[in-house]
Amino acid sequence: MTKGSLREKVLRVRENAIVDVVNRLLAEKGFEQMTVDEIAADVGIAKASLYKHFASKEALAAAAIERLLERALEVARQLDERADVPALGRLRALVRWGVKLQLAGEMPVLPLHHPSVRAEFVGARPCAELLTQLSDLLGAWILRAQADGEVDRSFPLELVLYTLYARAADPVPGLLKTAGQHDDAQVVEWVVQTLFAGLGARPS
Amino acid sequence: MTKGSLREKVLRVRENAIVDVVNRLLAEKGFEQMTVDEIAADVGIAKASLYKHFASKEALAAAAIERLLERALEVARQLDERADVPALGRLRALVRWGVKLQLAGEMPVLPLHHPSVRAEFVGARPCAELLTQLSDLLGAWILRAQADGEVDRSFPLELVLYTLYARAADPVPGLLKTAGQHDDAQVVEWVVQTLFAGLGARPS
DNA sequence: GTCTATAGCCAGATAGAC
DNA sequence: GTCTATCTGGCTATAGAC
Repeated sequence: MTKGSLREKVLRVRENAIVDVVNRLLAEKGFEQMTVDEIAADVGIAKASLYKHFASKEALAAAAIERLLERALEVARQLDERADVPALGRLRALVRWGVKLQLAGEMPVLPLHHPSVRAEFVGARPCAELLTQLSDLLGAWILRAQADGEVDRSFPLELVLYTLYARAADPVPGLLKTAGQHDDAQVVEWVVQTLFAGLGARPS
Repeated sequence: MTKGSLREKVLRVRENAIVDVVNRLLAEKGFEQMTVDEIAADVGIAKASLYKHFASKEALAAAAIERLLERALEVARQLDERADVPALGRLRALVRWGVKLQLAGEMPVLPLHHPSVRAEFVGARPCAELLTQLSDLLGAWILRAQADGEVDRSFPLELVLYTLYARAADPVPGLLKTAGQHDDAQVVEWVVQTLFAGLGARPS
């Protein structure tokens, strides 16, 4: 166990470094524009070595998404403990976390219409499982927020859930940041406000 | 002029058919997944013939976007004539038009982070010009809606403009449609409502 | 497990006859 | 302007030495 676990630890560290690079490149240029050559160059190892760790480019992307889901789930579970925060507040907090991640250039994005990506993603048990867990948690919050009268009761659960998820890949934060002029915190608040309260004027 | 204009007319019809196919494929699978071979096959001509009409794959995509912008501008100008409709109503109507187009599978989508696509798009004078005209028109509506107290006055113009544009490529309508269960009209109304009034419960 | 070198493939673009 | 046939480059993936 001594030597074996040490080797495994080194291996984990290396694979984590790989996933870091993949995550960043997925955020920067997306799956198709990201090349395996570039991943290898950025990590600082040969391309063939990458394939000793991950079976395919799709597996690399799936690993990045899996880690994202793990982190999101961790954040969500911490929020779930906070009995003092209302359901709507938890939803807002999680969206804030996601938008901040996106502005930091760390939100990987996948083209889910791409057949091979889809296949790998649903084939990767951990990813599907994590997504289910996260959705279950969020679904409970949404139902609670509707019961509390904080979210429109006429909206079906899936409409709210999809709308929340979609903000993670929304181009608006990035565009506003690129336009300059505004700092990240301001952008986050605007996006959260338009998401929950819409573009309309708030009742004064 | 007789023979020349006839030939030109035939040419226009053929190019229009090409753009139809490109538009549909861009809506279906996006720029990268769309192949020139498939375009040629769907149009029913040889690939080399395509390149007699358009210089590159990017030019094909730009042509589809240009036609989309022409149509959007036409719809916007018609709405602009309607003195009886308030500014917010015009904005809602244009968004409805866009979401319907998307649900019909006719909203082409471009990856604007893709360098060569960006270059072609900004290099294509007509596209840039049309986008500017559309944005000017929408900008005027937005300012008017803010003056009328229908849109939050604290929002900068670009936030509102980007948010409106982003709905044209939003995945939510497609996801809701795929989930089945709901008809298009219902999906359109939900998306428009969440855009302008947010997820929050409306004051009763 | 890491490397260099290369196979195999696919898609964008072109040559040249008609 | 249309076609068939081909070129070219870039990308994923692997072979094989160490």
